[in-house]
Amino acid sequence: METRFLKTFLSVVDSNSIAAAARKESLTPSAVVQRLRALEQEVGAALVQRAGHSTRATEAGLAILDTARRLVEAAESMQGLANHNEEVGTIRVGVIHSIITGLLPDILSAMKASRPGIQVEVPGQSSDIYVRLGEAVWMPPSSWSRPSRSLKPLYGMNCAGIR
Amino acid sequence: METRFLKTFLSVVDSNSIAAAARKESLTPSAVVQRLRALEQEVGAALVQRAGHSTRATEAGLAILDTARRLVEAAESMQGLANHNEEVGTIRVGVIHSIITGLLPDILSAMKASRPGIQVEVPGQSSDIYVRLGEAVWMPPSSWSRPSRSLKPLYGMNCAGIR
DNA sequence: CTCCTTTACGGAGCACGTAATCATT
DNA sequence: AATGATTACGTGCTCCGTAAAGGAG
Repeated sequence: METRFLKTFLSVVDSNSIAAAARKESLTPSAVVQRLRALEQEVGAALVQRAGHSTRATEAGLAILDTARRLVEAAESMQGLANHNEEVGTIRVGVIHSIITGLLPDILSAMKASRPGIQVEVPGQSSDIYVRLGEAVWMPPSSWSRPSRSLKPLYGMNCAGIR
Repeated sequence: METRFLKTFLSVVDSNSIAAAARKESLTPSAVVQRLRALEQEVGAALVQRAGHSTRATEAGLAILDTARRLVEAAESMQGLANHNEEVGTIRVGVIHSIITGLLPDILSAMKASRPGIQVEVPGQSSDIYVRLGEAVWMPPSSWSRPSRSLKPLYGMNCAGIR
């Protein structure tokens, strides 16, 4: 069982949307659907119920939800455990807009490089901060509707740094 | 992070041997080494220390051991949770030799088919029961030294049933 | 009409077995 | 000598993006 698949499953359940989960995980909706399919085949039950434009977890999906969350959290903490870093976990950062395309990429990039145990995430469903930082730092797939103003990866930070 | 890789890592640590883990997981030693390599790259630290013919867990390997065990257990219980089966977990069966190549494959096969939540495992490091059941039920890779007496999969039970 | 979901399809990369080599007991 | 660990290498399969189609709002 691939813990990354479980993480996208959690994203789908939390946002009730495959497209939103795809944006959050830097994947195409197609990939999200395929990950869900793989998971559903592995556990032998449907996990999300397709209801038109939205989705919601099935009974089976709800049943594994807690276990899946613990599992993903454990998997992400393992990198820190292996390097006996005290610095493991998540910090939540709020900044004003001008910082987003200015200093923030530099800071995140340096932090990611010096502290491998830290997970860098850009939360929020299509919130402004996400869009701006994503545009400054990473080139989205061409299938995305957002008209990316031909911005390339900057500040030495690539897609792998943003999760 | 692939939970199956974690499981083979646990096998390696428990048996202090890559070859033994390979037999237990129905893999070649090569595959086990590659799984270990993938894990070590993912967590960014060496997990097992090669000491001649034997192996032992490094400090990093010991650090993640508990988490890895919980993770594997959680992953395996998820199939049962999704199908809200009460029958989840492990039963340990001991039998006399004559049963191993006689009734046991039939019984395990039927149980595996009717109760998807049950994990069928053949424990023990090269113990007699393992060898006999493995020979009766499943064709080992040709690289294995054991002179398989040209036995084919029997009783409708294939490699996937034995883990 | 726009956005979401799903499927088909192709390519890149991964996983694993085979075979060979070296090291260990 | 026999067995364990490791590596190179080829193949089959997995994963994911692209493209296209259908459906909901």
